[in-house]
Amino acid sequence: MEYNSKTEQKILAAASVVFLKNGHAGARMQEIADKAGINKALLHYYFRSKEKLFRTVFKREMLAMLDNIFTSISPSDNFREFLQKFIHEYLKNISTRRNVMRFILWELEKSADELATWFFDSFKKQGYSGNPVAMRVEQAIKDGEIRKVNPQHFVLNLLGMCVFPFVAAPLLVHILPGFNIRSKKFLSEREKAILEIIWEGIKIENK
Amino acid sequence: MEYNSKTEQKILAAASVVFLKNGHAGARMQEIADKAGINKALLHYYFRSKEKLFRTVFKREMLAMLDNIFTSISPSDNFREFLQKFIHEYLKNISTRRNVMRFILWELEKSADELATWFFDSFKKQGYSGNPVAMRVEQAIKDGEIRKVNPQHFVLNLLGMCVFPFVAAPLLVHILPGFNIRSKKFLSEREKAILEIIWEGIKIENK
DNA sequence: GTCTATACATCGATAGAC
DNA sequence: GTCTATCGATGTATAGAC
Repeated sequence: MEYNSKTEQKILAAASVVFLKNGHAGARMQEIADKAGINKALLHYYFRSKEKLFRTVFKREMLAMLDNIFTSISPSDNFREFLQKFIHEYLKNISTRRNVMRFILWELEKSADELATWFFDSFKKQGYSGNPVAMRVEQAIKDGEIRKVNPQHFVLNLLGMCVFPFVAAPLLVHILPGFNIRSKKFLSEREKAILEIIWEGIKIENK
Repeated sequence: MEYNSKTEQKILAAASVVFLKNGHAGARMQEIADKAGINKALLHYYFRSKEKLFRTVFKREMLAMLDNIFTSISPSDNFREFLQKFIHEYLKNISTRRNVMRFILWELEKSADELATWFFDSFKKQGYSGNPVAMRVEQAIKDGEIRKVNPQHFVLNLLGMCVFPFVAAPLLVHILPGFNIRSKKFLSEREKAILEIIWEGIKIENK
């Protein structure tokens, strides 16, 4: 029972790539072994079964994404700054890990319950009693910093506008002229577009 | 070579359900046969291979989704009415076919090129030279009906806010208190939320 | 057209040598 | 710990009777 051995790390790295691309059902243990530079038997020596390996990879990717979310939330004294930083960091994170989002949305169906517990564990560990973005919105409303909006729809709007361009990218690149998810220009334009439309909907006029 | 036989229809219906739930790799011909009330051999008699059956189902679902989009676009003399109707119809369509959106976003990766050609064929058949929503936005800007916004980001905002709640639903139901995608109340609230935030960002003040 | 039976390939998993 | 060889299950696809 050796932890974090070199081989184990190579397997996990390879498994992530293969699972993220093909999903649980589409992934092949042989491909993972090849990519890790070992053979199938060693895969089972370390992780017993495909299912166990998948669970490990899935949890790792989920916790990494949660980390991304929390590093995107930085304490700011005003709400607009909070919002701007969140959008900036969150877009940056998703843009470099597009396949992770695609993977999560697909595999969500089978294991949403388990996933939810990780979310709440993570929230609590960071000192939040619930969804930190929604809570920050409620606080800003209470402080009279922004208009009274529905926090639930606020979160749906924010996440939807951030996530969608990346998961639908393979099609959008054909439909929207000049659409290029990898360009710095798009990222900064997108950031500005989301911030502006959301701010326009919550700002208090004479302030 | 008989077209639209009773059996063929039963197979396609069953195949849609199974492919939409499990994707190409996860789907089993046996399950499709069972659900259609026939045996595996007959599946191959009608569709030669799993790949061919998948392609047929995929194309059918895509064209159905395109139909949904176009029925969501009705000619309206003012932009706000156009927008309201589109959001209403589009949300209604997605809400009853959540799994289709999930399926498309997942299978997009392998066949985005083919998918794009169907899009443009469909656009042209309906008399549009490009993305109809983006074109409608450009027209409204030219007419001075709305502010000068980037049509590309407009489309990303609109679709993102519409689609996201449904593809992420299995998780959101745990994270957002009271979140219920099936309720009439949520649908009408969501419709209002999207319309308002978008309208707030494009409306011309003194009008 | 529809069935049963089966071929053939592939996949996950294990045995056993080193 | 790592390998080769192989098992058993399952998946797609086909043969052939009716």
